[in-house]
Amino acid sequence: MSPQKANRTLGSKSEETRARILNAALAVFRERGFERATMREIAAKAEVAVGAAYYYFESKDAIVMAFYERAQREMKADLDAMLDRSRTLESRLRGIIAEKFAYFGPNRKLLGALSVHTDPEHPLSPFSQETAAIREQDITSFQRAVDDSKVKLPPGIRPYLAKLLWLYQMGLILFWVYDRSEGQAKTKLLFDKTLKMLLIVLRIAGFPLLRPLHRLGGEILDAVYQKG
Amino acid sequence: MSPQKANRTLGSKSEETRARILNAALAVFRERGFERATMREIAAKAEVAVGAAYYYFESKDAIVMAFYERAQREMKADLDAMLDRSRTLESRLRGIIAEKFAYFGPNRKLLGALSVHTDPEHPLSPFSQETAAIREQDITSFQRAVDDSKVKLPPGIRPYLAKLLWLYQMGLILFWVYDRSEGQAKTKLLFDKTLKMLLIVLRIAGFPLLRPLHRLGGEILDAVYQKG
DNA sequence: TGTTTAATTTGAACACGTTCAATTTCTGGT
DNA sequence: ACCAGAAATTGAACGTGTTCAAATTAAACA
Repeated sequence: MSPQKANRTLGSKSEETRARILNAALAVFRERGFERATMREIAAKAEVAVGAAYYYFESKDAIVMAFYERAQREMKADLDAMLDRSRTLESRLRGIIAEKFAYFGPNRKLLGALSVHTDPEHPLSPFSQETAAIREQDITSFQRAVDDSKVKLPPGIRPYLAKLLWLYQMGLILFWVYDRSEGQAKTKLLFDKTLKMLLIVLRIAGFPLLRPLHRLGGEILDAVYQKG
Repeated sequence: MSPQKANRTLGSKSEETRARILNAALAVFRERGFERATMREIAAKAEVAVGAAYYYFESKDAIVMAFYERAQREMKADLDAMLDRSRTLESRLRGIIAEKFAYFGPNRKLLGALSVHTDPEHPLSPFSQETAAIREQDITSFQRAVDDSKVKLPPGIRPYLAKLLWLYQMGLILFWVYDRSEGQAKTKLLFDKTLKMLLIVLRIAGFPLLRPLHRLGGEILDAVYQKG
């Protein structure tokens, strides 16, 4: 039996080896960048044979995904606390996304290795069946942010708001990963202004002038999200 | 001297070999899909050694890019004619994007091989320095579509409209590439409805209610597009 | 035509992700 | 303590994209 997904329960030796490989990999990734890092070097640093690395991770990419999963797990506490503490939609969205930036900061470029998989068929795509669990957990944060805030939206669109915000976050992160401006200042600016814009849009969405857009918007979302 | 980019002028033997390799590659891609296709098989089908393929194309991906360039070149006539003939922004946008779908249809999935390069540093990314020429030519179509149509937009945003429409097109194509619905019906629907929505938005963009968005929008675009 | 230089072509070799048969180590049951 | 089976570990071998020194062919020029 391979422990590629499960075995989180056994706090055993196995789990420790897996962690050792993961950490070795992250070290090599930071040092050389994802592409230049070789599985041989990672295995060497973790003091195992290459085969062992593949016993624990199904591919080089999957190591990055494991890092992403760990991140998700470790951020959850912070995220929940923050959501409890803050009240407005704005502060919550700010909080969720800022947490991601803070956590991923030291490994920012590494996420580029995941963003490569645009194909929803690919197991490591952010849109794949395989990553559904992690994705849905992430969306839950946005759902909470939305739920007890007073946004009034047309009923055809409201059910999608959390998903859309998640998508917005993914876009921001993608931009951030490749943002070459000093200290990723561009991303900070983009985040700030697009968030402001978003809140204005939500505030005025109900106005009669924008009515014609509601039906269209709902139809688009229904189509895109139908069956997954 | 390597003919990887130039030598379009010499209608020579060289150009014919290049074309033979490109066509062989496309045949193998269609037959096996991009990933399963091997350079060895492509070379064999083109009746050259592997090395020759690399003499003409710097990588496997670059072959797809060459296909994309050829496409761009071959579509230009149709596109220009269409733009001359039609008058409204809507029909022009419809025309431009429909042309892409029609042309790329038989090789739809192949474009997935290019969409992989989200990193703007990568030579084959749609956002890279290296693809600037082809991208700007593509944007020109949208510029023409915008130019003599009567859209009134805030002056801070108008200069970016063509670029934004190009981005919209890229998004649609990306969706299309991975659209598994029968005959890509979802994409057709998405195209139709988002285009309608876009036109409504453009029509009402000047209304006072939306004023607060203009400055923000302009600032965002300035930031994102500054220095390329 | 002969010679020099450039363009083209070749295929073996390399690097790296990945696989897998074989081996070693661990675990639970007696 | 012993054994059977499961889990973990090994590293050689494979497939594939890519490189490159060497060989061949074409072009330029005397």
